[in-house]
Amino acid sequence: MNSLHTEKDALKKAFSEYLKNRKLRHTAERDAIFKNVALKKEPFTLDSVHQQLEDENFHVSRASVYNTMELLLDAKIVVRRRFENGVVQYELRSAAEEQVYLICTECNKVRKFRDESLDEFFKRYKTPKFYPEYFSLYFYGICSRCKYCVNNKDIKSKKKTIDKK
Amino acid sequence: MNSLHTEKDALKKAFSEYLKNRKLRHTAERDAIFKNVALKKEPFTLDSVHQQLEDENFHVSRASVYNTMELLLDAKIVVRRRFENGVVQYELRSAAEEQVYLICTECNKVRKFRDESLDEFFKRYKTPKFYPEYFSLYFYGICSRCKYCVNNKDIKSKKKTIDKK
DNA sequence: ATGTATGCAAACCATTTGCAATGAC
DNA sequence: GTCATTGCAAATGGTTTGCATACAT
Repeated sequence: MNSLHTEKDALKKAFSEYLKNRKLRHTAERDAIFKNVALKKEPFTLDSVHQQLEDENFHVSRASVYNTMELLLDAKIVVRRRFENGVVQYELRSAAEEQVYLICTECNKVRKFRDESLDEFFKRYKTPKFYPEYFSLYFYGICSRCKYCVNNKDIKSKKKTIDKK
Repeated sequence: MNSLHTEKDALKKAFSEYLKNRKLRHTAERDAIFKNVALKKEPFTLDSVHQQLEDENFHVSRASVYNTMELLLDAKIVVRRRFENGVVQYELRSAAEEQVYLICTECNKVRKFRDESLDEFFKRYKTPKFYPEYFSLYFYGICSRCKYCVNNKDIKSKKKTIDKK
């Protein structure tokens, strides 16, 4: 009945099978990381997963989070994105598919939304010698906030420190 | 007459004005880096710029290449891309606009092409509270090479070392 | 003359790795 | 019991920074 519930179950099954097929072990750490990740509706960082687990008093090393995330990527459960400004985000692949990203080249903020109406268009789109599974559309430009803040440009000239995270 | 020539001139002018407006100096290093970059028709790495200048017996420090590239980014002459697999590429903005990227999630290879027919479509596309300057379309999937090489999957299980560069 | 840009080397920081200890099978 | 996985700490590598020197203005 509950679609979110069945979706998570499907993911869990996919991950279990992935581990089984590769003869990889089903450990408490991998389980905890998977559970944390499977609940995300928005993009997340590796650190946020680690932090949240620590907050729940479940200790995992950063290295294990990296390792497990690599498995989740390979199992096609999550997707990794590296933005122009250096930010690295992960996202459930189911949530990442067919998304539109608006990236402001002034302030580096990223906004995203899903646009179902693009599905049809890209289902028909020809990609020679390539079998697409999903797509992302990135628009680079100026957000309305920056548009109306002309001074921004001057503030930004020595901008490196601001940019990261 | 020669469109490539005028295009490069336009870039040079844009860069000069950028420097002048910000009261930044016009140095031999910045000039050499700009000249190298302005000729690129394909995406390039920071290292390739540095290496090519060294090969021409023009010595610049890596730090200066980083600095200048930051200026070129800010001047909107070049664009930076970070792919999911960690590869960082730069590209002339004029060459980067409205491009389609095909990214293989198995082997991490990136192919790109330009599709003029998308111009029309995206000129009309509504981006709420955002003023787009250019877009990129990323398709994630399997390239034909990987499609027909089933063993790939097994080879890749311990894949980290292969992935980077 | 003045103060910005450069080069170098050291610092940084996210990510990876090596290895001994742990625990899944 | 065996061998993969973990945690820790050390290593790595791309990028940034600090500072003395060089040079554009």
